[in-house]
Amino acid sequence: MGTRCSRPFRWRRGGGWTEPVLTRDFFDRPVLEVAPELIGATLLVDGVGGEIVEVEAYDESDPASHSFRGPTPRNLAMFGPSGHAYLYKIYGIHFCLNFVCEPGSAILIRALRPTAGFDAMHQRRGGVVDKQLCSGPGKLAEALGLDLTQNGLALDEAPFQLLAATAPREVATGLRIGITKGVETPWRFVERGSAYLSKPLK
DNA sequence: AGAGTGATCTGCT
DNA sequence: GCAGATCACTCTT
Repeated sequence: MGTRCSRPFRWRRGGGWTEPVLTRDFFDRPVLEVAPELIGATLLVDGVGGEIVEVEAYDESDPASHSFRGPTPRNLAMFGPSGHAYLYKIYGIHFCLNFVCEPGSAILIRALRPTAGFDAMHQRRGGVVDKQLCSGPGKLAEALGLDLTQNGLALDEAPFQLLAATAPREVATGLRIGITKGVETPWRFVERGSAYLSKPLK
């Protein structure tokens, strides 16, 4: 195991501030530690994306989690190495992006504040305002051009780029969205006051 | 509040 | 092997 990065941080290199990449070790921890630290991080896919403002945590002890009943063909990436992507198709139409943490656990990326690649995002999403480009897991996947092609790929390699937050964000927690089991478990993490959330906090 | 959408999983034969 | 329910969603009414 390498050095563990427990907090977003910045370092000085080459005369300017550089945002460090979140390494695989960053994700090799309990989801509840990792999830709040992702708020404010920048997610890019082929240079397109923005700042993470909303995530949800899922783990093996959690009846709402795909991993609750053990590995299946669909959820196999959740039991693979940490720091990799788990993508799945939902309702026959949409795709959802997760970051794998400890085995059987992952973090659903639910919303971004778009910062890069607006042309590509608008083209893929078709005539919505900026605030609605990535305000939901399915929307975000569509805007970034994600599908099952990226399932199982490492997050510290192309096409992904993951940059730690340059400054701390105020993180609020609440109930997860759209589930019917584990509904009372407050494992939704959002940037407080963000205008880019999928839904208001509850 | 309801429709659309089709893969996936469960629990039976 | 098959039928039926479910689904970490989105868009429109």
